[in-house]
Amino acid sequence: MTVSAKSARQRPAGRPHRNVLSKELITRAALKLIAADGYAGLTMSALAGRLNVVASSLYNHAKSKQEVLLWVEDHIMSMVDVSGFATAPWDEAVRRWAWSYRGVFAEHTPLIPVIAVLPVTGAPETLTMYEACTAGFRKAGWPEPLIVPALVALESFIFGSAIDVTAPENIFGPGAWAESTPLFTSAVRNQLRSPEMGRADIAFSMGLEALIAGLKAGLKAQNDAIDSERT
Amino acid sequence: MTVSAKSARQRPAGRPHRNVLSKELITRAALKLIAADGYAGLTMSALAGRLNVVASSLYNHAKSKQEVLLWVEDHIMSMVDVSGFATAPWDEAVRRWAWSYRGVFAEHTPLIPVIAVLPVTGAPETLTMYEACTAGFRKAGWPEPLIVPALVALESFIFGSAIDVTAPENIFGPGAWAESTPLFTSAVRNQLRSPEMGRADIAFSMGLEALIAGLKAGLKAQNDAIDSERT
DNA sequence: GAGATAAAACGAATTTCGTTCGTTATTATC
DNA sequence: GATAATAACGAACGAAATTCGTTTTATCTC
Repeated sequence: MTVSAKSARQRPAGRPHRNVLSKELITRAALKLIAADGYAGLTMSALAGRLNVVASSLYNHAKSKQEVLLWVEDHIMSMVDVSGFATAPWDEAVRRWAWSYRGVFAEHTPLIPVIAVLPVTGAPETLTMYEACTAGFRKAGWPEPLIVPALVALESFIFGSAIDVTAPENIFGPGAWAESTPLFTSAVRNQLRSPEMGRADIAFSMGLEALIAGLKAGLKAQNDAIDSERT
Repeated sequence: MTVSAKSARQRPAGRPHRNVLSKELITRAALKLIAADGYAGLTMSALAGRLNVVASSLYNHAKSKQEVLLWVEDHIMSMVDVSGFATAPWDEAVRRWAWSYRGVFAEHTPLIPVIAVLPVTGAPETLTMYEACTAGFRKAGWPEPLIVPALVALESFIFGSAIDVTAPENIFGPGAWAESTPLFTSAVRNQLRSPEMGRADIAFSMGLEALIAGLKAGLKAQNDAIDSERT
């Protein structure tokens, strides 16, 4: 709740000699604002303030706040580590990608509902990420029709897990209800813990390893079926 | 965008002889409103209007709109089918539960960020669901420490998939970028399709089967290790 | 049963936010 | 050089959540 504002005041009305705003500047400012005050702090006025501009000026560049969020989202995507898909075996590549992806979006959960609904058209970084993933899946022998569904399944798990990261560590505090749900209460009390991993990390690790193993097994089964058909 | 409003007008100020509002009535009205106008239509005034009441009256019962959303969420949870955990084998029970869970929340995606952040204390239906799940996992021989992480992993996948359901069928329309992302573009064009399942259903099915198989395999591996230690 | 307290309704007001509109000055185009 | 488009400003709007003071009634206490 900092109110300061640089207040390098008063630009006269009328088009300025050099453009003060641009998609890149707005995106950068939005990211800084989010880093400082979280998504609650990302208002059009606050964003404008950070750019020494009035809120309505933003609408000469973005159609809506949603569009600004899309720009942010696309930038964020470029921070996801896809390097493994070029070099590492499939398992390892997926593992690296998934942990990185979850980590990035755990800090940006409010974007998740935005992404999932909006078409990727006009999100070049997002497409670049998908391209790298696709290359890795092909290299590992995945048949083309299965790549997109597998990616979507992994992504769904990653998004859901990113949301889960933001939950409080003791989200299951059954409180006064312990006696009516004895099995669950006990399971919560005795759940697996680890010194170096949080509750959410353990669940993510378990699910990710299961997904990787399960997808690989499904792929192998499908390939075996094709092989036996061929003979 | 119906504006009608019954307009059974004007209650005088002062406490009414019989209470007009209650947690149950508010929750029911909210659900009807959501069914009719979606979450965009769920405003405190609209909700109040449906109950022939003024918006501020709601605050005598709910601390905030968030609390109303929690009530709705908890009610929704009671619609998830957990019957399999009492009768069916583990795989089948998880399958039924997961499809039902995803189906229910696909209609209520705005609740997902709410749930994940709020503690389950005071959400009895939610706890009841977890209790049934826990019972099913125990019956299938799951060691207690693994139950909660496994449930969270499945739930994360389900939430992410529920969000994915709301995405447009052609969410990957790479548009003008086809030439810069040839592999992905081709994978999208040739992705697995099915007459009876949508894009999102295919991905969900693939991920869910992989998760079920992977979790089961991991469980078996762990049990085998314990068995061999014992000899 | 009378009096005090709390609850539950109303309605007006406040705050915050996204967005629109009209104005102005400058740049880009024909 | 005239005209159109652009990009800034500032005022204003509209929607929404929430707060506050008031009024009436129910409930609790002695």
